[in-house]
Amino acid sequence: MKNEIAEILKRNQLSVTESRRRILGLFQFSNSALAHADIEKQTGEQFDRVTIYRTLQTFVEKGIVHTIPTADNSVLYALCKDECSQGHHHDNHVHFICDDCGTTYCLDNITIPQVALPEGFSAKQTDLVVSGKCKNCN
Amino acid sequence: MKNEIAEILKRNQLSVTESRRRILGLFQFSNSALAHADIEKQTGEQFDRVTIYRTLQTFVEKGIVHTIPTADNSVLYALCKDECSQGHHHDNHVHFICDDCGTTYCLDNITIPQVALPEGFSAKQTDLVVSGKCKNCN
DNA sequence: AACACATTGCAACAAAGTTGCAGAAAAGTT
DNA sequence: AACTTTTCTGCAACTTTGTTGCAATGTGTT
Repeated sequence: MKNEIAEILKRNQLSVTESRRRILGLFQFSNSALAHADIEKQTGEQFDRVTIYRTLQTFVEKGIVHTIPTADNSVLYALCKDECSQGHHHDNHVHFICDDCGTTYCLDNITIPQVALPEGFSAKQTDLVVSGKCKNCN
Repeated sequence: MKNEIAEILKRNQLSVTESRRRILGLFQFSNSALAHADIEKQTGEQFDRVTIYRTLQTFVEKGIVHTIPTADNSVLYALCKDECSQGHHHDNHVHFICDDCGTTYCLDNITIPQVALPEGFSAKQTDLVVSGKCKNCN
């Protein structure tokens, strides 16, 4: 487990540091998406605010995590599936945000249906975000 | 045109003020979505920053405009279709964001396909955001 | 025109995110 | 293991974005 985390970092040419191991660990542990504030809360005073920002940014650049567009426009991060590589996210699964508890899920098994765009438009990425009640709040 | 704007405001029990007419006019003129910053830029020094925030907030509450979730998590606003009423947005059309010029379109004619959620999940709202190249940049 | 009420602008604040830089910690080298 | 090089972190200062209270002004109504 701990080795797996170091593995991921090394594979992406990142030096293995305490903050990166810790934050990446949080994502592996939780199966929902995390906001910057969640990470700050869960790591306590351990890391500087700036470090968390920079770590998340690095992870996004390397394709380790991806950002999720939300209806209330807060920034959420979640682990990418293995197929994501640097600068190239294959993030075509559905995201679900619970209105009650606020938890965000990556519904990896549900793929986004193809949409027909008007003449002249070409799609590169598609994000589908569903909000409602999750299995715990229903 | 000018009357139409006043009409919309009156229909929503809002007093017709300079800032509201002006901002609503911007939305009618532009057929793409606008960010707070766009509005601030286009109206120059005419209105206070706070007024723009409050005006947009009021418009959203009344169902005159809706917010669009974006991948980079900036807040965008666009005119609602007629069917939206106070506190009840029927906003199930697809949004398109151009990676090149940054313009956001509401593809009113394209409806979001139904997705099957896992056991225990129930959907209330669905947002589909496509990014790529628009007709002008392709 | 005069009234009640809604809206605006200002100031002050709070939250979120960014940048430069010196010191500390990894990684690479001998 | 000790040294050097490179990368990363923490601090401080700052910018941007959004919010709140309140006095002053504008709008709708009679």
